[in-house]
Amino acid sequence: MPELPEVETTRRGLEPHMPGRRIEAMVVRDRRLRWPVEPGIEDRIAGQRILALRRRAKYLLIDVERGTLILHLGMSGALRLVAHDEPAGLHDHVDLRLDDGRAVRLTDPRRFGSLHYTEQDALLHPLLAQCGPEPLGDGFSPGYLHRVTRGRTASVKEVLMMGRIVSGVGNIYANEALFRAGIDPRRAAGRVSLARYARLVKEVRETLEAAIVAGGSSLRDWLHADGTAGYFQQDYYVYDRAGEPCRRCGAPIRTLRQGQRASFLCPVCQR
DNA sequence: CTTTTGACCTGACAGC
DNA sequence: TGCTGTCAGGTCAAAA
Repeated sequence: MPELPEVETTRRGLEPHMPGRRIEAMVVRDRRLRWPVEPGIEDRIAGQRILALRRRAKYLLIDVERGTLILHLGMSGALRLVAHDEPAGLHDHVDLRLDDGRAVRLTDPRRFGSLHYTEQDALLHPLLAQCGPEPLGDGFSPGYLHRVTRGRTASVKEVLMMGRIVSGVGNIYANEALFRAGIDPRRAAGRVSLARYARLVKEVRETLEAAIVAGGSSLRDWLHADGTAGYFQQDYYVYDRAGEPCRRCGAPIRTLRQGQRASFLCPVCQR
């Protein structure tokens, strides 16, 4: 689902089409997202020019003249670029009507996504202020990860998924990065060495970057096709491969549950 | 403080 | 065919 690479691919796909355009109107058909979409948001947004598109963690930030829209795609959300008169489907909850005859349309069947608007510094918004460092940024370093995990008994995999430790690493990429780093996801985070965290940081970065590249290359034309990056499928080492042979050693991939979510590992390659 | 659990929601799928 | 149950996913909020 929308993990960090999908959000980044969406941002890059929309980048040529949104900044510089004016939002003629905002249409909210269903306010029931994860939190109710603020009443009156339409009037506060209408008429503003879009300045930039940014990403922080898995949030897409749409900077406009007087503030910032803060959008999360949840688990089933996607954005598309459509014509104004394109009929809205069942799960098409929000449109941003641009001044070029098109609209950026939010579709989210499960409504786990969210949409906020702030006229403060968006990074100080309660949803963003607590986010840990970006996994692709300098703040996510072996020393940082080693330091903040000392004394923690939670597993390295669960800690890797904690947004306050590092933002934007979801279940798929936590599983994949731990496989590539050769670390057993069940190991206590506080008992992983600095050297192994160095490897893990490298693998988190490379896994995410490769997925962003894959997303970019599978991105359809936002102007002429149906306009969404969708959720690109990749070849995973372990994710969703329970019982299948490890791509490195052939041993069957095992699955287990950690904190109510599925983990996958190769019992031979990961220690 | 940390850790665990629950909540939110719908579509896909398995099994009867 | 139509039910019922399970699962997936992200992340905040509350409980322990």
